[in-house]
Amino acid sequence: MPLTLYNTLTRSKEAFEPMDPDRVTMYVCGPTVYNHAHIGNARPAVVFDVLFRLLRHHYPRVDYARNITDIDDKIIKAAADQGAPIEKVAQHYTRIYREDMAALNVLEPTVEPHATEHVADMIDMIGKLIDSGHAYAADGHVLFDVVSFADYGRLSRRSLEDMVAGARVEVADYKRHPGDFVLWKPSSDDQPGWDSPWGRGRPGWHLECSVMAERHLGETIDIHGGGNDLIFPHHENEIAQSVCGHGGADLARFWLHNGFLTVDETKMSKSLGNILTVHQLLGDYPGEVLRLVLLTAHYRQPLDWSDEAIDQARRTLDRIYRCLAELNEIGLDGSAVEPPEAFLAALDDDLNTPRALSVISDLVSQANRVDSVADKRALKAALLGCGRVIGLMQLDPTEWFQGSGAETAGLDESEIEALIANRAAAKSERDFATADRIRDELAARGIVLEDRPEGTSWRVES
RNA sequence: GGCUGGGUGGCAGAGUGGUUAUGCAGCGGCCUGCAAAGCCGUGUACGCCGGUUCGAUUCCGACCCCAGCCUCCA
Repeated sequence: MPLTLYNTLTRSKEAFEPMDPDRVTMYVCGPTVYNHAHIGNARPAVVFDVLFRLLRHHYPRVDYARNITDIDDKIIKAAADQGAPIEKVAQHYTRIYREDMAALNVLEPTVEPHATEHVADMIDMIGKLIDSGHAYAADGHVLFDVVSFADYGRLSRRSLEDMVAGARVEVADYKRHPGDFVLWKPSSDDQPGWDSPWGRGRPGWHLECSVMAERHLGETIDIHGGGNDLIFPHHENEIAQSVCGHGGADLARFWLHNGFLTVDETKMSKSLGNILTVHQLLGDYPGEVLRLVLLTAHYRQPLDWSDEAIDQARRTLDRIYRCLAELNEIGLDGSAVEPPEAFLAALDDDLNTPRALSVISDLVSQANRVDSVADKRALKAALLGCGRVIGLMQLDPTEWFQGSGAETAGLDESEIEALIANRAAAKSERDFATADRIRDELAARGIVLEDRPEGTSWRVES
């Protein structure tokens, strides 16, 4: 079953084959570290993490780069507002971003290049672009000359005329064409800057991705991903820089873009005050719940974030972990942890996570139904295989059900176990009034009991 | 205005030219001291109007509505 991916470049699904069968290359635009990442920022990270895991399942080596933008006007402003050095602000939010992603079971990329470590390469590329007639210096800036690149607008499917007609911003007078974008901009003394042939300054945002992709993955990469709001201008400009800087070689063969996330049907924005940061959500919900919400819809579809969606994801994981808890009694005994064909086929079909999740659901149903140890063992191995590729079921079931919140209920484990033992004794004497009273008391403190043939288990009410 | 995507049962969300998505919720039953969990059964949904077709939710066209981009916002 070949892997098929929807390519924004051709607006169609195409069979994916890496240029080098032994090494797949992928680049995804990472965060600008000037504040906490919000849940919308997490969508591409999670989606492309699933792709990363899937590619690693299929190919011997996957080189995945996700950058950290640690020089940007937004960081400069945030640092000024906080009265802190720029490096401190960038380091602080980089650390939180990594923690947040780890909590969402997002694997670390193979490389995580920082923009500030590649300024020399950027200056190099600007020089090449000027020499080849694709860029010009003007008024302390260096600008990319969009007219010089015939394919400009191919990815976003818009013409230069459209862009001019749609321009809503006053055009700087040093630009030859209103669509020309900044490769290098001058820095004042109080702004961070690097010496360059065009004076002390700093790079434009689009340039860093072109340079870091080339540096770490090569001139032409297999897959370039990001949010679909980056198609224009960011990715369009990356293509212009890289193709012209490489003498015509493509930047990426496959362009993948995830759909937008809304919160209660509206866009997150500071003015509406509805920004949900990953950091804050992780305080209220397990990371796997957040991850699952992001994967319940196909990655190219719009996704609405809501309390109901979170609730549903939590119930789904409860069901899966309950099943795994049952299966925990059974060892794998060398059974290979491998996802079933149907699961891989779903993900191979342009990362159809909803379909893949329905396969997991089927496995759970089967596991709840079968009797034989051999069948249960096979289903457990299959489930764990799915979990490894989709990045869920990474916790021990006991940890899932009892891990957090037992403390907030004001009880520790031994107290709960003692009450359960008391209840069992009452039950054996057919004193159901006492047994039910104990169960109700625990329920009032958020502990739910489940009687099973082999004994009573408990979990923190979700 | 230009460029992209979307509108599926109570909810979320796949998919398909004629045959079950899946989960949650609901209803009935089994199990249970009673629950919980689990199991079994149960729902003829595809924005509107035309067209193509033996047959369209699925293809084509128009329309309505929603979201995103055109502002260095994933």
